[in-house]
Amino acid sequence: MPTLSEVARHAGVTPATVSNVLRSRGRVGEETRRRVLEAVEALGYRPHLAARALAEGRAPTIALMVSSIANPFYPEFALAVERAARASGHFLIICNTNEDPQLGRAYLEQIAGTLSEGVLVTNANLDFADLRLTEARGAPVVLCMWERPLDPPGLPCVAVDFRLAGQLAGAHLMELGHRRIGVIVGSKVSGIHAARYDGFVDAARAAGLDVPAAHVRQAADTVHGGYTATRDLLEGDPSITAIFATNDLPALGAMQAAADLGLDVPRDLSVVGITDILPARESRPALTTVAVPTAEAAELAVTLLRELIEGAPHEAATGTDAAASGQPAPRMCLASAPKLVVRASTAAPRTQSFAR
Amino acid sequence: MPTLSEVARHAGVTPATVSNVLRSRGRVGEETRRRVLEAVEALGYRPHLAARALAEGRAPTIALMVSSIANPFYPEFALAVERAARASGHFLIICNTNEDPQLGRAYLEQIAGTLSEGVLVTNANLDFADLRLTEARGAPVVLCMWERPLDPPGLPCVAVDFRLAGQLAGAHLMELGHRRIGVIVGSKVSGIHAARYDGFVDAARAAGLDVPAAHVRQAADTVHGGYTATRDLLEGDPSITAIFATNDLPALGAMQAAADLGLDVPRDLSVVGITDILPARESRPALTTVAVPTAEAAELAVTLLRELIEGAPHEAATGTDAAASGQPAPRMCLASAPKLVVRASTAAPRTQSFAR
DNA sequence: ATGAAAGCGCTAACAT
DNA sequence: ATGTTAGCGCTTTCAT
Repeated sequence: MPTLSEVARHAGVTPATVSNVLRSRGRVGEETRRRVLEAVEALGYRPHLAARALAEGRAPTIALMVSSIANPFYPEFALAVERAARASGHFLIICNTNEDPQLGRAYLEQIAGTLSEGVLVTNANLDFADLRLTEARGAPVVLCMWERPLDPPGLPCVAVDFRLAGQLAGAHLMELGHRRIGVIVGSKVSGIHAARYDGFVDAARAAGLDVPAAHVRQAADTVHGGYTATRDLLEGDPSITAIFATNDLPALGAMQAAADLGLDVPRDLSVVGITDILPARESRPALTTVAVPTAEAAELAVTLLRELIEGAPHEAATGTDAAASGQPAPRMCLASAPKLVVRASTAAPRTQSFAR
Repeated sequence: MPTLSEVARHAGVTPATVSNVLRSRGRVGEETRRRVLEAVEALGYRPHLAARALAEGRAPTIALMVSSIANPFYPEFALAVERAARASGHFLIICNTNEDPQLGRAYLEQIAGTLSEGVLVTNANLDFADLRLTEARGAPVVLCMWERPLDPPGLPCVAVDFRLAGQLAGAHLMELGHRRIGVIVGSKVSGIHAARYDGFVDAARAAGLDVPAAHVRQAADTVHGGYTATRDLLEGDPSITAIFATNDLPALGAMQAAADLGLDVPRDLSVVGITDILPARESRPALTTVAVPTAEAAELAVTLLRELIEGAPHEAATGTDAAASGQPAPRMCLASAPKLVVRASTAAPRTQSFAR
């Protein structure tokens, strides 16, 4: 690979001039610029990104930490992030932590600030302390999908009102007339889907219902998780007429369980999820769900990250604990509200329940 | 972020020694090593990857070019690649070309050789000339899923016998007794799925059938593509009893179309795909498909790429066209054979066809 | 066993 | 408008 100086020699100028031409900085004569460009073309020169990064003190990539790239949500999200990142002149490094905080830490330690200028975090199972440390080392961190807008995480984030999402899903089911609703909390990690669950409980309360523990299951955030949880739920109480899952994947699993049990969706069992991932549209029957502004959140996250990068290119402020001192609270953007998308997986319960 | 020299100063040694300690090269005294490690710990030092890359003349990442990260095949594949890459000490940069050769070229030009040490290419819609150029510039390229083992691409590759895959799918359908089979070639890009199609034709011939053009549709490699192709096919000839799609996604779409048409799968319509992506297992009925050794191919590809990187760290050989000159043919590894996975989407046709 | 010095390819002041 | 000089943070001979 030819280097800058080779191009310079070839064009009979100095490296600095070539650099200026290439980045349209400084003043360069028309004739010189032409000669330089010619030399670049002739030699097939491409700038060495690592060298440039080193000289500029900035990195050409941003990192996206995801917990499981196999979950179809992440590719959709990553796609949006990648677009936004590219638009801002960055490449995207995808760090798949595989739900392993150790691996997550390893990634952060290695790339943050040296290969990547900033870090985007989805609901990866990461230690907040690690993230703060990364921040303190000078690589901005943005949480991409903060679930509790009312409860700031102490890190910059884009928040989505998932409590509202849970509420909308619940209210939809109640309005349809469901009274015995199985709930699948699609997250092994305690707390992550708490807001969604709380929202559902809000809706139940508003309808004068409560949510007995017997109707709630914790499950892995996978089709299979939803599948087993549903069978379990239905075994415990066959009179359940609807399933609310805090994520689409388990909701899809619920539909499968219904199919295997010989239950018709939505006649025998209604199913509603949250997110509106692609497979939700593509299932048969198509899944009713609460759509979350994925692409918007991705763009906001990249924008926020860029601002932080531009704003703080210097060393991290003081050595003192940022959270403890009187610094301004980290920024938070709120993405637009989730929206109910009614498709074919929900309907009024077949026989009205006798309850109450 | 602390630098090497700061650590050195802190430990009362020179940068070179710290470097040696950190990479366990050269000889270092026990006592010194301890002091250095202490300093590293105390300062929270992390090596600057871009600087190291520059000094070493190598890059810490490899790039994976994919045409559409939204296609569920790629995440599965990327996951396997990422594991293998990490094991070899590389990070993974995912380059989503979005089926756009322009964008693909832009990625190649920018990162290959400067940010990424090598490039892995899936069936991204890329110009081979661009890939050869990348290679010539010193960044090895490996094709991850070459479809025609008999027909070397002129680039290093790991090949999968997709013709066999098509054959297995076809034979399965014929054995079940199907005679009127709709074929969906799931690729807008002419040629990419040719081997799969040829394999199917092999099977048809062997069963004494031919494949009328009226029974073949070209479609986008998506659920929706398969959906419309199936409706189209069935409209053209309602007596079709089975669909073979060259990829799982369109096959899944075929099942949806059947559902929307009130057709029972597999009683009224059998469906078979190729690949065995996750959603194939998760659909209802579960999709019969020909499983392709995805993870194995990913690992082979990374291994091959590493070998090329180690083997050719120097400038690319001559300026002459590598393909034209008498150089050894690029390496090709063959991944193990595809296997038929019979699930619930195929069965004997309901009424035996009268044909022939 | 450790240090000194040069250099990877580029950018960024500052001169001229 | 172009050239000169440092230096980014690290590795790598080669001395000592």
